[in-house]
Amino acid sequence: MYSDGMSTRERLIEATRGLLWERGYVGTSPRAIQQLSGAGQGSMYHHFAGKPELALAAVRRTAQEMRDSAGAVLDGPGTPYERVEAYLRRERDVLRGCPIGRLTMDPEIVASDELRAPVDETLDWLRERLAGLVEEGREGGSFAPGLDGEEIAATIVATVQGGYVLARASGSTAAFDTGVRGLLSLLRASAHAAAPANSPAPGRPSAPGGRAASEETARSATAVPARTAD
Amino acid sequence: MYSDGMSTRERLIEATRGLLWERGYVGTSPRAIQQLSGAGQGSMYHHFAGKPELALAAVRRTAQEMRDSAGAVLDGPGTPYERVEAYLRRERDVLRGCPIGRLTMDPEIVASDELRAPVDETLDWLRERLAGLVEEGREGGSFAPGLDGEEIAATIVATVQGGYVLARASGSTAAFDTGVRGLLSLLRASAHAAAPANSPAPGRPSAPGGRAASEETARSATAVPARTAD
DNA sequence: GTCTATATGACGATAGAC
DNA sequence: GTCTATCGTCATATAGAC
Repeated sequence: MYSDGMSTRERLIEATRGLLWERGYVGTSPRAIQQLSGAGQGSMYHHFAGKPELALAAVRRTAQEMRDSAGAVLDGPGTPYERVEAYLRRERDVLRGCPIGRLTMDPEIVASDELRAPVDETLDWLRERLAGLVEEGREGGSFAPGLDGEEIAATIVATVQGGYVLARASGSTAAFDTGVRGLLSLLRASAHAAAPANSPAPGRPSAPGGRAASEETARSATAVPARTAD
Repeated sequence: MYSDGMSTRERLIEATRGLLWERGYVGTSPRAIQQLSGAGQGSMYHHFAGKPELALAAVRRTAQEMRDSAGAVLDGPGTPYERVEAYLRRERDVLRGCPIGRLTMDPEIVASDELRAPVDETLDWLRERLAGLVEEGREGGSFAPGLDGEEIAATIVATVQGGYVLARASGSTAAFDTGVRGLLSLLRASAHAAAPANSPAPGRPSAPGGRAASEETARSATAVPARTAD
């Protein structure tokens, strides 16, 4: 039950946001929305034409919040690598999953171009931002020169989204963190690669040898307080 | 409507498997199962105590099929890296998503230890198999010595699971493939890394230089015909 | 704008005839 | 084992009083 100080319309949207995050679109009933928002039966239909329209308002707001909070980290201080690391390590409600990404598993969201649009646009925006950071970091040696920005960006976003899957399957946040550490270790290792990342398939006769000087074991940016996940 | 030659019990399980894949647990009704399976109303309750028990049978079978088909690729020919690549590139129903992974977004699956167990065990099995391959590949120079098997395995599985999210959000398989290519480029690059993958944070003064000899641009194993996704 | 009352069909399950 | 009939509840939405 949402507190007062908010209009009925606002409470309906906020209740719907929470239910969509927790139960998805098919698992969210108008009745549950009405009860959680504290609105009477008919009120929902006064402000919105029906469940799809209310869900659209809720999804759009969640998408905007996600862009705002992720943007704050990606625009933060540090080298491109450090900002990618800050994004990967930022505080998340891991076991609740991503309020945007989880909608892609909902048949009725995917079936509706209108409902899918904000989901698609948000994840696309995130990939473009990360791709830009990777491209920028290649110039400074923060990322390997052979890496493709869009490919790495897709890998980063996918690792996060898949990390939620692993965490929820196991009932523990550990798997999410493990996957993120693996990705970070690959990003670090590739920056020190002797060969471009795009062509040579690694076979037996590779024999990685020397040990480069570790210069500043920068412990990267501290986690941003945002509680919203993605 | 499933064809004959199958017992009613079989048709119920198969229908449930399809519906769980497409619509999840909360989006799958006994009525839809009965209609798709061609069974009468009461038949479902003759063979199973209710929706949860039938779903459990369906999920267990899907989990077993996924282990079988993934295992065939992971046990296939080639170096450890090539087998990981074959796994990442194997044929998938990308836009349908992973029939196991998608269940983690279902509140009633996650809330039930019994229903979540086969999901957890399957993804855990997959991670362990991949971790073993990475460890094995480190010996042969197929993977960088500094990489942690369990971490990379979690990254691989997460990239696949997150790739489904990106693909379904955009309505195209392209994003899945892009993420996989990014991960493969990182795995290849790290194998040529001059420094161990675990410690040094990449900063500006890194200057990756030389270009190693590409030896065999092995186009890796051909895709396995399995249509099941994961 | 907000509420109560109500409607139609779907959901999840049971009873019992064949 | 399979089917039809039925049950109580919930999902989604409308009507209309206040």
